[in-house]
Amino acid sequence: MTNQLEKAQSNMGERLSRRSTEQRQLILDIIQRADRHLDADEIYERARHKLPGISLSTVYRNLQLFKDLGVVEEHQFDGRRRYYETTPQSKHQHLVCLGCGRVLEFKCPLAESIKSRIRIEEGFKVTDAEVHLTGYCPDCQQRLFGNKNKAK
Amino acid sequence: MTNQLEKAQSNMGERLSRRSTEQRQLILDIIQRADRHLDADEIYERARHKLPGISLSTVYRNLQLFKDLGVVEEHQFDGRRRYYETTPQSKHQHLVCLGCGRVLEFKCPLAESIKSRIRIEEGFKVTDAEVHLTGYCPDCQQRLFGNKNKAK
DNA sequence: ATTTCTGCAAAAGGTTTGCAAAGCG
DNA sequence: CGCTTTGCAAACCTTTTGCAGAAAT
Repeated sequence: MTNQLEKAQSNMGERLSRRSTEQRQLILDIIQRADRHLDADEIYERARHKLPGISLSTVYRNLQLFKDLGVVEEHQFDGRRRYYETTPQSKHQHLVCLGCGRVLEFKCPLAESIKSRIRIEEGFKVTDAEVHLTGYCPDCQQRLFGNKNKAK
Repeated sequence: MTNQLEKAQSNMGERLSRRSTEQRQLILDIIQRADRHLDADEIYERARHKLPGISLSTVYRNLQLFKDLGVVEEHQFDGRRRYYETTPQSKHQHLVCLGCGRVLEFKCPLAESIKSRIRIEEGFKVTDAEVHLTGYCPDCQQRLFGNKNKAK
């Protein structure tokens, strides 16, 4: 539950103590239980159901903490907000539908091959490879372009 | 020179006319001549050398226009600003150094295979595949981690 | 003459920060 | 108790917008 937080905490030598507060636990819990990637404001709104007095800056400060601890990952699908998810067990990539904004995840072993190829060619030490696909999900293809015309 | 703009213009049926102004030409020229990807403010600063009275909103409005025309592409390397480059002849991907912020470009045929693979597997119509790598360039590896320790 | 484009200033939207009070350990 | 965390409000930064005047066709 919050063991994940405590474990990550002990791996960070940089700070002395991280306190367990109701707000912090709730925020992490919301991200963990989320059915999809949430932005800061969505997390804030969900948190207010249980803790009406919580503030948006507390959400942001804890998101920053979780990122530092490696518990949470931040993504940017559009140019506006940032979205959060718990750091997944195995790396996956994102597929964003331009029609409905839905985000699908998929495994991409090719991302790994890209990583090593670049290291060799450029002397670059690649720490992360993100593949970001955009397009239209089956529903939106039909809705926007009609089912016969498969939106070439 | 600005032929590129005119040509792109004629391909857009949506609007009746696009006027050629000093500001517009200058902004496009700056992007075309740039040695690297620039953000709006950098374009603005460079533009002010020739046209001191130009405004930042004019830069933004023209960037929007160039994007619509397909003449310029917008990228987001960090979460803060957006960067611009002229639409390249052949698609390439970006490699961002976390040490110095430098952006390298590289060809990535794998991005294409990812595209078609996903379409088949998910019924998703993929319109764009971006591969975004982060890491450390050779210089920064040495500067930050020392040359012997290749920052595994 | 008509319509687009510009500059200015203000607004917007998301994120960060300073500070005093509250709360963990 | 000491140090972290919170809530509030204000600040910040980049991007967008409304408007009246200037400029292009």
